Amino acid sequence: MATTPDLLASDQVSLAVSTVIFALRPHPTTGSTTLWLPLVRRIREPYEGLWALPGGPLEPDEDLAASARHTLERTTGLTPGYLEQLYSFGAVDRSPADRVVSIVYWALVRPDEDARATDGENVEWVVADEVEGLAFDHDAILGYALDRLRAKITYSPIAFAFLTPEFTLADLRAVHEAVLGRPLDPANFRRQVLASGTVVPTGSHLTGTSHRPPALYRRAGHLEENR
Amino acid sequence: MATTPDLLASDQVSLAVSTVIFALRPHPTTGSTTLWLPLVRRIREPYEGLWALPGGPLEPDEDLAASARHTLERTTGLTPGYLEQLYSFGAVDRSPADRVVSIVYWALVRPDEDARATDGENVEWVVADEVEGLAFDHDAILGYALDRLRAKITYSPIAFAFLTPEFTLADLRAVHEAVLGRPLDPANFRRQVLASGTVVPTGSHLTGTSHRPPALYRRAGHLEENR
DNA sequence: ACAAAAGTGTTCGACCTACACCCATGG
DNA sequence: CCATGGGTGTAGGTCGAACACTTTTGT
Repeated sequence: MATTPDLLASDQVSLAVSTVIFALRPHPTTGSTTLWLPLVRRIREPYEGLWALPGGPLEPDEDLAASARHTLERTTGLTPGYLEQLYSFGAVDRSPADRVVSIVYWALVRPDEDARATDGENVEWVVADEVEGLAFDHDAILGYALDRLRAKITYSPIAFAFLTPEFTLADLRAVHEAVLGRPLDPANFRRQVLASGTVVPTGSHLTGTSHRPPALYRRAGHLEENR
Repeated sequence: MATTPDLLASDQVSLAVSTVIFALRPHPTTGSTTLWLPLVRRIREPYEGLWALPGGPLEPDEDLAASARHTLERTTGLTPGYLEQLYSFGAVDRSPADRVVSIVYWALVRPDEDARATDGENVEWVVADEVEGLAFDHDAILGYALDRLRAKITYSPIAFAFLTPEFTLADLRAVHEAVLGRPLDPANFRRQVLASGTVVPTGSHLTGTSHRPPALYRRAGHLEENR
């Protein structure tokens, strides 16, 4: 039924792993902290010159998550605080001429890590909500990743991946607000977090704040559930 | 670092699509309706003779979901009432000797369809919760699929995929009870379903039941969100 | 004293659970 | 008239949203 000219009989379907890498940074104009991600400029056809999600072909001797981590390392020099498989995209026409199935991961990097980021050649960080015109189906993939992140932060303790080991509840709230893009009630947020048991007070307080010194906390299950 | 003998330089990583196909049937001993799925006996190494999830290599001219549907058709002759991507599995050692990445889908089939099921050669239906000793990492995959199904039925209207177009609320509740494996309060279940707006009364009632005739319903958004 | 954020208390409504109770049919 | 499930009512508990209010620091 479908016409399939088999040039390259050996490698008809190729497999790539791409990664959506999120970090929190201040917005260039408004200054409020928002989601950023690194993109890579394509230096080959198809879509030469356009921006795309970082990724690469799956090597025979590496696991899927390992491949995502290597991509992260290669493009930013960073290690993820959180890494999870997002979805696999395999529409026949998602790449012109050849057939590529992409297994996509999403990662969160912590600000202390992020500060050390070394942008590789042809790498540029951009504000996640303002991205458009990416190569392939990467606009849709990014949208999907944003949806997943925003959904998951409401029921899963992934916000810690955006924080240093010690933090105030205001810091944690700021992460939620930045991701969701709307303010949260400090009083209710506090109670919910404390009731969830995901957080433990260190005993010390943060000083030098021009107001009442907030207590410092550490995450409860610091067992690195997911790297 | 890793030693990779490159015999077969062309096709080092191969891509397969497998499908976990669920149907509801009466349990062979207890008689209560439970989850079943079809397995395929492997006729080649590796794992020759063992049972495995139905699947096959991804063809260059078919989408991922289409591949899953074809597998379903080939092994059971059925069409899914629901089909969704589950996860992609790609550990380096999940298949001995060769490297296979499997993109796994899960499907639900309706009883009226199920009745027409024509088991292919080397195909056998088994009770989902009693499966063990499958080939590859398929035990883990099945467990993952069961978790997802049981989680998703609590917040998503997928139970309809196990029902004919017209049904009573008792039918719908029976599906939930079979999947979750525990009884639900009829009164509360009724209110929740009606409040969810996923269901519309047809006006007619089911007769011949030796008790008060229950109202018949149809699903509200019969727009085939997902096949 | 004042601003500003930390932290506590309280009220309201939505919703879930358990369970009592009435309704309509076949036998 | 009785058994059986359909269907309604209701009281108690949990939880989140909204918001008033007190506390503790720096300036």
